[in-house]
Amino acid sequence: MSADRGFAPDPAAEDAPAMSDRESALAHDDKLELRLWLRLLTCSAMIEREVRTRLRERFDITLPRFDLMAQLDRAPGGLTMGELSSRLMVSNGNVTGLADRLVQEGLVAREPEAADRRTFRVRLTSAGKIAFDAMTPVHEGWIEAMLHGLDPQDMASLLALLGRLKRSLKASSDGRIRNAGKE
Amino acid sequence: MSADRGFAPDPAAEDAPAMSDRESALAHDDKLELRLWLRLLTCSAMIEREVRTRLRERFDITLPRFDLMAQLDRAPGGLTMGELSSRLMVSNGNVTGLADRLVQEGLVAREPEAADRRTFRVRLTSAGKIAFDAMTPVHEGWIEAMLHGLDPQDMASLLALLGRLKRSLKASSDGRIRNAGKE
DNA sequence: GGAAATTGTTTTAATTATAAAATAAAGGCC
DNA sequence: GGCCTTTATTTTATAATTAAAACAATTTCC
Repeated sequence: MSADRGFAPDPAAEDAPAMSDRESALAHDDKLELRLWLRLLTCSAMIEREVRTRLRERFDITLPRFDLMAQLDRAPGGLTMGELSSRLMVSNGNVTGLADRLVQEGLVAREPEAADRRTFRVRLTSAGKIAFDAMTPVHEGWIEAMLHGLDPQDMASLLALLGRLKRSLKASSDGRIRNAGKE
Repeated sequence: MSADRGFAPDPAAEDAPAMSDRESALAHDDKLELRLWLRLLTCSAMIEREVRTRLRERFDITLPRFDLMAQLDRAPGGLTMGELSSRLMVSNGNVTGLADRLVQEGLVAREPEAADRRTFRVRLTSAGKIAFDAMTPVHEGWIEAMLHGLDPQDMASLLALLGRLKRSLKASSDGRIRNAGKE
């Protein structure tokens, strides 16, 4: 390496104007894994932020509520609280609170499960279905526009690489669980 | 398309055991952009969740506090509240609260800025620096382990593709700002 | 059948997060 | 200098989030 590269240029910037985020202050010799994680987080947060803002402005709904409804929309038979919690990757208590508020608003219904009285089955009400159907094409349009700078081949590669990453993460967390208490 | 593909197999699973997340219920004909966004979010959330849990178990610190300290650690001259807010991509009020608690714990110090009395410069105290130095190599080890299933070439490709995505997101949000109020 | 462990959910307390309004200091413009 | 706008931050109110404890129903094991 040449000695005159002592400062750290933003490696993502080819011609982009300044933007400061978590990556900004990384040293040029930081670990590839760390750079990757921070960039992933930045991308994810950028999309999330944008979607959150637009959902509020356009539909006066919060992202977590939309998210929960999206899961229910794709599950015709409804989902239990636990299924919602694991799909959304949030705590049980969080789902309880979100569902409570959506029930109050009449968008979602909780029905007791005949076979197992511990569980509730949650599903969209017809009002919820109507509301969600109005939002989903607009939401998809936002995502498409945000990803417009990627061509289909970029997207396919990215999807595949993220699939590998997901398996790596799963393997790592499975290993941790398997080893729990063995020290 | 053949008619017998009415159910949706998990496109990320090559041989992975069952895992349900936001992607699980996507129809096989859903937009590539949407699949990509949900997979990105899943990966991001998986890492975040793991790091959050381990930081608490191992160092009894929350992820947002660690995150804030990490930014300060890489900024020898300290950062203003606004810089922290934009780097971490969280609201101003959030940074105020986090900084308040870190100051109480003695990990971080706020100093008034001579040149501009509106701003505060926030930096790690020596106690904060010591605490962070103890955490950072362990934290890096966790990330490395989680990404161990990716070879260096995968990581390089992924970093580059996420760089493109980041530019796409930035372009899209710049466009929206430029068009604000022009309707 | 009954004790013990497991599972599904809610509750509780604290933290984190947002958006919007309020405050306050700087800077620009006559 | 004095007004207006912008910028930096805090405050307020509310929502989301977590971890841990509490609860309740189910399953397992004898």
